[in-house]
Amino acid sequence: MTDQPTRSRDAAGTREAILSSAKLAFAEGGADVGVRDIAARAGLNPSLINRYFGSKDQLLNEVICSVPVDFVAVLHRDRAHFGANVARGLIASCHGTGDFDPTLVMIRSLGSISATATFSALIDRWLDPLADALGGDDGRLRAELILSAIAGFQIFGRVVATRGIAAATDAQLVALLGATLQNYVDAQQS
Amino acid sequence: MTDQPTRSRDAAGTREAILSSAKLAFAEGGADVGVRDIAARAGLNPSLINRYFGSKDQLLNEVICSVPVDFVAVLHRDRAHFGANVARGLIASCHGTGDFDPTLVMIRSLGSISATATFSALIDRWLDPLADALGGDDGRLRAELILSAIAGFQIFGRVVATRGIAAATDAQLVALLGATLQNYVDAQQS
DNA sequence: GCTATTTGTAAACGTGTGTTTACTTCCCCG
DNA sequence: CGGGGAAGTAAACACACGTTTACAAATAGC
Repeated sequence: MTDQPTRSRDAAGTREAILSSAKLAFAEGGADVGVRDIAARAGLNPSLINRYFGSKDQLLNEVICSVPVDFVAVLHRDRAHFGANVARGLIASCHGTGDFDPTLVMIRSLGSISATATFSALIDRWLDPLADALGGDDGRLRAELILSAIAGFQIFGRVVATRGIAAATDAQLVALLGATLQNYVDAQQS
Repeated sequence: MTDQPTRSRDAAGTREAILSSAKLAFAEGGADVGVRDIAARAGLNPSLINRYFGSKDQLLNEVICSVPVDFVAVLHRDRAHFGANVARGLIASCHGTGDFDPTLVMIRSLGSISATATFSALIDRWLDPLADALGGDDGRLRAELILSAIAGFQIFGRVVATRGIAAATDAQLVALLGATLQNYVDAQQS
């Protein structure tokens, strides 16, 4: 107890509380959720968002960057089963409640123009390492197609939640989506 | 000239003008674009939107329904080349300026909660015929995966416009994306 | 030609937004 | 103990939104 005297009036703690509730809020509603909603989830005053993060946009930015999206590790671990493994992870986070997923925030914020610029830079941070790991002259293209397949799946699996994906078995999804992802890995050109 | 006396003060004409500018506006900015922007594009008063369409939401709904999305026809025409043909269409509308595309409006409106309900019903109207045409026990699932692949491609090809897809050749895209789509067509189970 | 209806305009309304300001309360340090 | 800064609160600000209202202009029918 060297650093948490009364649990209240703890700057670092409330900052983290805002960040935590913002993750949930943005993942559920995209960039359109209000600062009052975010603050209410944490039981705090909305003005604290501006005090600790400067603005709502900067909070959104920090939320997205707080959780790394690391497909490269999956690729390096077992390149031959990249598709199946990534597919399995997506299905798990789709059927279960799932943790916070920055790609969901991105998808739900595609409409707000101000966020698009933020995401362009961020997406490059996801794409560049993956493109390198994939290799080949068309590594960058295949990396984008992999992320596009993942994003599309998230839209129908989690955002609009269509009944086909909801009712599908894990084996079906791994076979279909996994094959797509794996094909983009294996289709190296040159 | 039986029906257009002076071209001004023409109810049907201004209604069409609003609808036309709304298509462009919604395709560019999603459901978040304001009625004042839409009206300004057409050189009209914002209140006319409410007069002719009731509300902004109803205008959005009519905009989306105004252009049918018909992948079933492509499937029936040449099932063996469905993937390549759809891919070619997407690439054309991605590289060129492209016509109005209701799927783009949907993608850019994923954040607004009110629109999500509208789109759920609409997406079913796209999915159901495609699922039937695909056939098999998992026809619905494969239809959803086809649309998810298309939606994902649109995100990276047109909304955030990543450089890999932008720089790719038509042959590359047809080979990669077309193969994915074709696989979902051919992977019929049972 | 005059009236009734339609078409279009301008301004305001009510609400919700992100943000800022003024203020109170608490804690640390001398 | 007491002052100074940090933490938190409440209220207001300025703005944008969708929508509605009141009104002007133009057309159609008798």
